[in-house]
Amino acid sequence: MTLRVSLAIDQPLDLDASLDSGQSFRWRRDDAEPGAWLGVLEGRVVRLRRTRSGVEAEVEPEAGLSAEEIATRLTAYFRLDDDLPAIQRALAADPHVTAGIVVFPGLRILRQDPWEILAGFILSSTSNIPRIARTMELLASSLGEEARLGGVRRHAFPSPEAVAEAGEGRLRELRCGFRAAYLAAAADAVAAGRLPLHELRGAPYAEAAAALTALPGIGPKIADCVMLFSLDRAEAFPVDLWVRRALVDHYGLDPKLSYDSVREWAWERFGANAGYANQYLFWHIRQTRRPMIAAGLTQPLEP
DNA sequence: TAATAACCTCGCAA
DNA sequence: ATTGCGAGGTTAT
Repeated sequence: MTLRVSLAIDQPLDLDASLDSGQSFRWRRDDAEPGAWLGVLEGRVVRLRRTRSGVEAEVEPEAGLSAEEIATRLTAYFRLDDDLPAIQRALAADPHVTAGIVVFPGLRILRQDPWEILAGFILSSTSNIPRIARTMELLASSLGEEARLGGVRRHAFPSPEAVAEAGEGRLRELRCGFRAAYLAAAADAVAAGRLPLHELRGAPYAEAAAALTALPGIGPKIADCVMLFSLDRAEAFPVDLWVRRALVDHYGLDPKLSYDSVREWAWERFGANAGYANQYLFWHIRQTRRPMIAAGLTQPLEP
């Protein structure tokens, strides 16, 4: 039997919108149970489902975690300590962000593993969500530890050490393309302690940004994604193609504006929770303009 | 400082 | 059918 842990919550939480909005690449819908999701957290396969009073996690009992420890991890992962309605009220002065909030009121920013997120967004360069997800799955099945939940078999995303060990050549074989060198370099830096990701959690924005962009292949956009989705920097405002389109369309922003200028503009307009505004703008325009991309996410996994 | 090309791969027709 | 283009960027020129 598997272990089921329920967590009562009084915060909005939409699993679909939170796990499938481009901030995470390794969650899959559970074909066997509508509404449920399967993922790998800290090397353990987890099934998540929304319940009337909150959220329920299902893991192998051999995982060796107490119910309390699991509840603590869920709270951290979904940032349930963030008062989302308060954040949404603070952003409500903006009609375009509000439009996103209205459609996805339970979309939360996740607090994910910094290394996995760093790797994922290195792979995102000139790519697209289905392909990033595919490549990460290939890396996991090739280099990661196997994990199970009942009959479900998945693999943990490989450690920095395992990716460093694989090296650029192997990473190219695993469909990373020109990003292979960047991923290998990042894995080296993390494994060797030159990039102390966990120490950067909660570090000042400028410090975290400088440490990340010091690595090859990591510019301001990828750094912002890592800071927003894994390093507790809710003010990070990743400006990708779609966010830029949204800003140009909705606010008449000059399309040629530099990255730094857009960031300043966002901080002035949205303040400390610019990252939440970003996510609502991003996912809303994305769902509106390119509904096909989301469908691509549910394709077959492992080779 | 600002523009432009190159970089792997792959799915779809902008 | 098949080719060409562009996809949640970054770097080098």
